[in-house]
Amino acid sequence: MEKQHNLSKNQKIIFDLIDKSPEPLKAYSILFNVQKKGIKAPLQVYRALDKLVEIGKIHKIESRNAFIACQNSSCQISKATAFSICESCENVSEISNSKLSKYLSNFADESGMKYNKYNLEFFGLCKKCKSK
Amino acid sequence: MEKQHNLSKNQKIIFDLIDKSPEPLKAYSILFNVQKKGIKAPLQVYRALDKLVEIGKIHKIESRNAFIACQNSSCQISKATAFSICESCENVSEISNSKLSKYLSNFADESGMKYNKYNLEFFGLCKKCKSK
DNA sequence: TAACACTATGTAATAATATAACATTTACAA
DNA sequence: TTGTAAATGTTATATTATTACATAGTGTTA
Repeated sequence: MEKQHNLSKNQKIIFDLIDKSPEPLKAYSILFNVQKKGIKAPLQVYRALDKLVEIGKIHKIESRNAFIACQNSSCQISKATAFSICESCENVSEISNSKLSKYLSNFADESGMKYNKYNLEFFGLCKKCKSK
Repeated sequence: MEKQHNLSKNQKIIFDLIDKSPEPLKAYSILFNVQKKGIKAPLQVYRALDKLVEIGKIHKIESRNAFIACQNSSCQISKATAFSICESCENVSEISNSKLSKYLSNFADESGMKYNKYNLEFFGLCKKCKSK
């Protein structure tokens, strides 16, 4: 049983927006979208984003500075994230592949480094864009 | 035989700086460091960085907005990058592991997406920081 | 319930990262 | 030697993110 996180007001507003979005959202685009709900300043957005990332409800797509909701039901794998990104239409989706996550979670090399987290971004053309 | 890229003046100045640095460098830190060599504006730095990334001489560490020189002799793998990042001392090094790169380059799932590039960042504690 | 710690919020200012637009120059192949 | 692509120079501005400080809410626990 994992910890229940009761989202605060701002966290909930921002999570709902991201969760409903079919595409990753950028911080300032979030800001513009929630101003009618009383969230007026960048910091309010960034604080909520930080928390949501921390508890695994959303992930940051580093190469795009954008955020998407976790697709993997309970975010246990927020320390092991993989995404596919279409370089044409910019569609992003979270990859949920147990072989891949096992392989990467168990990866070790000669560096003596202990890895406890990874983030992987694949780039390419999605089905639609490929056939254009 | 791979293509020879003759770096331009600005590209060379900036590559040399990054190549000599033991740690990833950020764009504005690069800017401050090369002002004495006549590079005065952010755009001059970003243009050189873009080109150097494009030809694989350097890589961008997305989670850090910083740049490091390619460690893999000829940068053939600039479309297949993997890094280990120490979350304590922020040391970054490029992972050169043929099994890993083969595994990821050949990765395919049911999405129908054709992947032609990936970037992987591992996080953890390096040997030194682990033993502290 | 009072005291405490912790989390979240509000607000203003500013720092850090990156790009647009336009003019000019250089490299070099046709 | 002319055409073209790449690179440069410069100013302004857009985008992304944080610092600093004050206040308010939430949930223990004494």
